[in-house]
Amino acid sequence: MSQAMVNHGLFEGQDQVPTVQTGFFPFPGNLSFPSLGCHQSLKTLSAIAPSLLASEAASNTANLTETLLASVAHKPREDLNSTLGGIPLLSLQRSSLNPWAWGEVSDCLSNRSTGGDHEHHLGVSAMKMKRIKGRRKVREPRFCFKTMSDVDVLDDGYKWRKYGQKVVKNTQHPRSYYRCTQDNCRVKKRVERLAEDPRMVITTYEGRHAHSPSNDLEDSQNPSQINNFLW
DNA sequence: CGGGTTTGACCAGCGC
DNA sequence: GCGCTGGTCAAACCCG
Repeated sequence: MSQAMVNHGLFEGQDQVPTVQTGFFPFPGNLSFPSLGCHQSLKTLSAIAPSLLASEAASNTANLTETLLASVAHKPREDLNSTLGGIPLLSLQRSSLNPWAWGEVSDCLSNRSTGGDHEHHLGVSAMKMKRIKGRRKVREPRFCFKTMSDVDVLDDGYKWRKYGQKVVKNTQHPRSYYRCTQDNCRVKKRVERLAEDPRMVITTYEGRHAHSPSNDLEDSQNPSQINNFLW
């Protein structure tokens, strides 16, 4: 099983990825980081989403990335603040630069009560960003994570078509824009390299996939229950 | 020839 | 209102 090192896994707010998330999870692509053992990846994944490893999705590496994200999205935030050997897996402390509050997250989660202190936490789930003035614009759910990789585009099991590239301010590396090639799927992703550390790739997914990964035809013909959570 | 990439132009949101 | 910026479009180009 190939895998990627994921230092940050959070929903994106603004330009900056908030701090203090460290973790590993198996990545269904062609990345290889020998220094990271598969055991470590599974252990961390298990800590985040214990039920995942027992599910049929665990045997389907093409689904793991999305499944993990979906699992995280449905976890109580207390669980997400758990640690593995003292290393925080995910931090939900909201960055001052990240205005997306947990309260907004809860709006998109079914039957979820967030309590009274949601304004202090970063959302990790499906969320919508509303435009205050003018026509209301709904932003698709986003998830962004930072990966140490030589390749820009991680193989996540879906097929993407590049539709734009832009040099963003204060970065020397261009940001690439991709859309899922599936007809009825409006999922997009952005890929850029971190200015401070070009070895790190920041991938931001926006939206939910309405289908299974394209490289797994069997799954698309016989979708598992867990696929209902896929983005 | 079809599908993907490149790249300059265009548009909309936002801050001043 | 204006300028800056990020995001998208679409024509041209590339490649198998």
